[in-house]
Amino acid sequence: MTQKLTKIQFLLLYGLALGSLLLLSLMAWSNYRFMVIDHATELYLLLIAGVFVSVGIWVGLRWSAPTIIEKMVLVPMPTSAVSPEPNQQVLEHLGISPRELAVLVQLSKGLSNDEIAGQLFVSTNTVKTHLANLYTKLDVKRRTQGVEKARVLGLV
Amino acid sequence: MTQKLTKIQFLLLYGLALGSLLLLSLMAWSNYRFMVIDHATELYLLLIAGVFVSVGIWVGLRWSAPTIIEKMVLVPMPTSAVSPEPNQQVLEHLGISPRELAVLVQLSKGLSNDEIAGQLFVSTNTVKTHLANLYTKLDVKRRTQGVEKARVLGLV
DNA sequence: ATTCAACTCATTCTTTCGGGTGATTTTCGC
DNA sequence: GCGAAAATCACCCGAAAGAATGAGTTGAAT
Repeated sequence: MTQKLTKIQFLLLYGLALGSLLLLSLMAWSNYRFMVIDHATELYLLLIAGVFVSVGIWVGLRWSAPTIIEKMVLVPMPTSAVSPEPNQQVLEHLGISPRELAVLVQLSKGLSNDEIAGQLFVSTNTVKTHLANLYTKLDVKRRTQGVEKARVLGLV
Repeated sequence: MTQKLTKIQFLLLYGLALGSLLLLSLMAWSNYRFMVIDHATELYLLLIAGVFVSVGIWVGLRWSAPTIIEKMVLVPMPTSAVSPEPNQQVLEHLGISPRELAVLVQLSKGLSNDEIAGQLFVSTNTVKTHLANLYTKLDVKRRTQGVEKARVLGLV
């Protein structure tokens, strides 16, 4: 129960919920009322609209979120004042992938695994996998060491 | 992209199909002549649903877009010149004792509780007590947050 | 001498981390 | 289309961390 819904479970529930909502809306929309209060049509429409917009927003964030970090990595750093360019060099040398860097950034904020998972729209298991790989590549044992090392390497 | 569907896409469509099937079966069960008379209503609903989802996705993208810029600005900020001595001010204001500061310093190095205990010649329980007090005074929940806050406050 | 803050340590309990393994899915280049 | 790398997710298990208490010990300052 402490574990979140799996993707398949979520999608199944989504399908069921969507069907139910469609059913409700259709019943309300049409005048074929057999178990629907017909004067609540507007409320139903508002509910439908809200749910669909929410789903759309979620989908939008879900699909656009991974691009954020990747763009961060790809965009050349304009700073060059203090840190010349430790970013790409170190990243490539250590073999840190864009997704792993994203986890590392969130990690440096002091977020927990669950919070990182929420930020990046993945499961906590995925976060743990990325972290394990990061610990290997950064040659550290703990997350606090990882934060420290990422900081001195200019990765965050 | 125009190739075969990914699993997620397939499951989404499956969810949609499942919902639609449920809807249709219920419709047929409740009122079979509905299909004959105005089957245009369901198409209309599907269109509405599609529009709402599209709007939601668009809104989601609008919201995530500024995040890109924001993070791009925030990320390239390196560790610039640190203030020489904001130390005592903050320490007294937060009521951090010398012993707690010692723990905090070791903590920022990425040491574990046992290692900190070894460094300071105290038991692990004592370290945990100091840390608990530090978390309260620093107003943080986790040790990584404590490290981050101690760093921005110039305590380490 | 008494008050008080800091320091110390313990116990119990819950949550979170991390290691290890295996698997599927997605992406991307060739 | 194929293969490799990347990404995702699950499961188990032990270790570490943290929350919530209670309590004993010091070393001043009043």
